[in-house]
Amino acid sequence: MRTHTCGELGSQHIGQQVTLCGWVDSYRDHGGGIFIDLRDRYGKTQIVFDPDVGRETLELARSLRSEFVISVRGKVAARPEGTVNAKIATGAIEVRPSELLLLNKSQTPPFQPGGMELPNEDLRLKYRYLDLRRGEMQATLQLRHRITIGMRKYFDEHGFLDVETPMLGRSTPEGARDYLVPSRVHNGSFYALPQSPQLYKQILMIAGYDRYVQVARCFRDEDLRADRQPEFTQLDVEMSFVTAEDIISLIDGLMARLAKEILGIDLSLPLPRMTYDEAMERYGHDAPDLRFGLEIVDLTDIAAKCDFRVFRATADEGGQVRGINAKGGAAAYSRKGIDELTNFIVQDFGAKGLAWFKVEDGGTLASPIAKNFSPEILQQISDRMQAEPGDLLVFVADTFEVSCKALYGLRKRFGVDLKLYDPKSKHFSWIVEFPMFAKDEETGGWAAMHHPFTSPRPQDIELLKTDPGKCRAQAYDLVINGFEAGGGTIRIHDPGVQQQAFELLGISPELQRERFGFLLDALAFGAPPHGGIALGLDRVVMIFGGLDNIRDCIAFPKTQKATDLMTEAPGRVDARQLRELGIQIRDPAPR
RNA sequence: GGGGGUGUAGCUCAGUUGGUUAGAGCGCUAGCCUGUCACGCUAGAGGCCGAGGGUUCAAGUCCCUUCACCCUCGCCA
Repeated sequence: MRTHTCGELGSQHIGQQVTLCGWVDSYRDHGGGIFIDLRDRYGKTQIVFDPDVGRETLELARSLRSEFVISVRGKVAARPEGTVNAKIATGAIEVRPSELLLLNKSQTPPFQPGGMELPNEDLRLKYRYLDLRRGEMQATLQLRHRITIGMRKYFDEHGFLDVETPMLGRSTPEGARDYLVPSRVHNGSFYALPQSPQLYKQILMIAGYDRYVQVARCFRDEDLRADRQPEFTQLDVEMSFVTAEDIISLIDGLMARLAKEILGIDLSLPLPRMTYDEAMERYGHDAPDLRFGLEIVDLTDIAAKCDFRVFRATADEGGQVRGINAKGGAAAYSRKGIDELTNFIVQDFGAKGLAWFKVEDGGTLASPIAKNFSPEILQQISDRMQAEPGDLLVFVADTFEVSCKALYGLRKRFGVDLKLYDPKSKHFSWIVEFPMFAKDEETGGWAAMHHPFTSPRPQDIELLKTDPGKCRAQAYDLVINGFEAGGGTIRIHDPGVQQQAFELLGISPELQRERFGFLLDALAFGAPPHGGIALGLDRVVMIFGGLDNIRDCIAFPKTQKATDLMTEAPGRVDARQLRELGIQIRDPAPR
């Protein structure tokens, strides 16, 4: 139907007879001549109808409107002098058609894909096919394609085998809430959509497929965020006979390749690494944004000997007094602004309050609470924080956990508010040596930080018995710009260690059999040492594309309430469908 | 489930202390215009002010309830 696309014609095509197809991006009717920008996903080309084309064609051209689909056959011509448009790739030429075909009309669109104003996101989602015609969306999906292809190529070159795993599996107790699929054949039983292909890829290792890769769709029925969708895509990898080092350097290589090909950035390898403990100490989070400084400073020792009751009591009770020096931030935050920061950490992280000082010109620490401190203590605080005039010092006195959360939240805000980094820059790093277990707030028992098959570091195996909280895992997270872009572990292949892990997690032998029986069986038939990683493809695309939410890099994303505004999924189903499944809805929601 | 933000014309938004007939730009419709490319000019149509209730002589504006979308805590790797 077409000989060329709307993005490829240039001076070298002048004089050629071509046929283009596309959408009417805009039309400019000058009475005599009519100009049309014809758009497809490759670009835009100007079509010029002048009276020579004949009355009939001119009339048809005059009737064209936004988003009509047309085909034009004609000659590529150089634009007259002075009318070249340097802003578009095809701006040196135009097509002078001899023939115009109207392939399809369009209703007046609710918004113009070629327009400059971005409509509200709910409208974009409802008319996603119009939104996807926009250049930005097309560029993003193309970026996603290039990243996916780059990943597949890299792993193919490294001898990996792409193996597909089932979507209909069984529900597992750990981790996120499952999306369930009722079985018609087995009334009352349910499949679960995979949260990740975790167990299957381990089985593949046991089966001898020592290098596995898959671009895998995953499902988690949890609340959404700007960087979280209920269905998302992982680049899933697993290898046998490897150490954590092998996995990390493999992914280092992938990131270096992608950064070079996609962003034109040279990454120096190996990528920097930081332990989990260090990340929590210095940044209060296991996925810190390392594009800027503003590290957390511990003041607990000074607090213990000061007269300010809040500080001393916290220190005496085993809590922590830690702070951040928001460099040059004194002017950026008024009393009201600081009240907002306080409200933010109290509301969102359960902090009790925010102590703060502004550093005045002479170096004096000014604050409503300053009178509670002796000059010597104030000096010590100032020294410890490396305070300089114009700085804003903020402190949180609380448990280690709360101070981490609150200071992490504050640090992120300072980073944005004080413009401490170039938003286009990228910082890659690894966080390693995660704890094996974290205290479960509800049950008071231990919960797996990753999943129950994560292997402890060899030197920490004894700690499983003596001090599980100190036990560190062979786990590693890839962090880019403060986002967890991926994470993985070396798995347990020793049945004895696996039993200890299950016991600590309070998973009874019965439950083990019921949920993981097949994996435990498989592990008993010659399981090789193995481990792997999964990268969040959507997040990688989001970060590489400099986007601020994950929906913009997914063709058909869901809203925060996990609905699809275009298809209106999820929807009610027929009574007959429910009967077949043996399902009865107890309290049907209205509508 | 908690906190916050937004919702006014098809779209993006303005709308003062509650005040009489709710505006702009874009888009749309019609007409004019051969070199525009955010074309220009003229005229016109277009409003359940998210929905429901209340206060008031009077509500886009104040109060209550509710819905949708977004950010966030919890939740989730």
